[in-house]
Amino acid sequence: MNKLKILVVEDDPNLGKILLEYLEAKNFEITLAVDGEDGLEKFLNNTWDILLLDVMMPKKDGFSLAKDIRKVDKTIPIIFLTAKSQKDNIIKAFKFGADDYLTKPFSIEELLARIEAIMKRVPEKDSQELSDEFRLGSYKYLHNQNLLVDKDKNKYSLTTKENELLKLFCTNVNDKVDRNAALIKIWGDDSYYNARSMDVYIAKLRKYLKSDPKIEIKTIHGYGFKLLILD
Amino acid sequence: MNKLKILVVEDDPNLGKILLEYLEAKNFEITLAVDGEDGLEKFLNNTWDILLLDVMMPKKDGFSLAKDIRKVDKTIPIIFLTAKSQKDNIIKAFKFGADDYLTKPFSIEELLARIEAIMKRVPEKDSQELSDEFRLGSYKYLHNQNLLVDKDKNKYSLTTKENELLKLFCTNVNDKVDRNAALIKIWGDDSYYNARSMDVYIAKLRKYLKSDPKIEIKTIHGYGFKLLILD
DNA sequence: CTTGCTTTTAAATTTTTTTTGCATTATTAA
DNA sequence: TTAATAATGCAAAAAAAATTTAAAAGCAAG
Repeated sequence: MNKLKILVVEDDPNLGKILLEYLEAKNFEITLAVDGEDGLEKFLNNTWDILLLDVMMPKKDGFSLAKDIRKVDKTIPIIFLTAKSQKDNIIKAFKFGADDYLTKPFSIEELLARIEAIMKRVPEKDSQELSDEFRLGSYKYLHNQNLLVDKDKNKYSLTTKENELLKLFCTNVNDKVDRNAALIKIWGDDSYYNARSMDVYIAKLRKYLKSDPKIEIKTIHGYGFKLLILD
Repeated sequence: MNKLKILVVEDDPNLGKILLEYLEAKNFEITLAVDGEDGLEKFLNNTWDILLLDVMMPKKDGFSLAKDIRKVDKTIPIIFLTAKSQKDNIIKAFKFGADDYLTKPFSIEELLARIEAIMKRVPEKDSQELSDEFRLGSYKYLHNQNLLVDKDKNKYSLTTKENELLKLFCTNVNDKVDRNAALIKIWGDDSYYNARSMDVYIAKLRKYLKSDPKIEIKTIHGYGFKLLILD
């Protein structure tokens, strides 16, 4: 999955740094520009998935920047970030082809939610959605269809619990998975009996996956499990 | 160009009236629903281009309504209108698949700008309605004639419920169909008895379709069904 | 009042999930 | 190293949940 490339044009270094760190932690690829001119230059010299523009900036304000950008790109999503929330400004922002307009201070989670809301409507280049199809050695696993297919095209239709557990492993391939975390995620709590139940499901998954020796659910005693794909 | 059809679910009659008048003046086609239940009913009984949902409403709040709507329509644009602007609520709204979240009092021009910003990202609807004629293996199915014809030209005229259910499967061939989604779409709610009723209809459809072994309504235990066409 | 569609009821069946019991493996204390 | 303890593995039994089916009851249109 490709990271989404975000250009942040923001002259306040503090906010810039916060955005950078938070959004990178959320697996976006961030570039900072410090004013409108810098922003325009960076915009033109690269391709981007979404732009976050401050309105009040030295050299070239956000609206003017957006106007220039829209001359060459009518569709790239633009979110304005601004301290001013005057009605006129909001309307103006949308006239410049904004997709959203956020007034500072805003919660960074809200920003993330709004980015995702916009990206889900942008065609191609699937934004955030985790792929639903996994390859496990010679197996193919379609999570949304509760379906595991082996190299001989045998289909195993998984039960809900089997399906959730396998998905959890697939999103953590070659990475350890904490027993209790898995229990809480799938069973809702990590009582003794649920833990035994999970052990039963581990055994079931191992049985499904045994035709390919390169795939292994390894136990990490006292910690949990790890789905290994050897090569 | 056709007018955009907006469903406004808002219990405050004043705001409702203002929205109605203003948006109609802007050449939208507006329908008002006065609470969540009314909203769900109106949503199900028509097609819409965008939904404006109040959050706090009698009978069924906006979030709960959105949840039900998202079960059957994953893409229709939803804007929440609300007096509360707590961060939690905003995040929650986007989790329910919101496209935007506006805090009252908002400028109606801003609402308009935001509607337009969303709509510019919504792909044009296929002008021609979804085909009405389906081929299911050796069967032919004419949905708006409530008619199923088998390979020997035997005609089965379907009842309303049979017809809607079969249509739902036909528009999701080889794809899983969620039990509750189907119930909400066809029966309006997913109570126990409606679920039993639907099971009866599943049995009826299976009986109709049994002459062709390549057609099968498969059960996905704990999830729903899938109409399979084998080749 | 009949007819045909839909809903409700109840019972049987199937599938999934949990629990049990015992075997095995890993860790720790002696 | 060894015995004790704890954690895990897994088959099979039991329980719970979901689905299927048949049949009866409700209801609306003619």
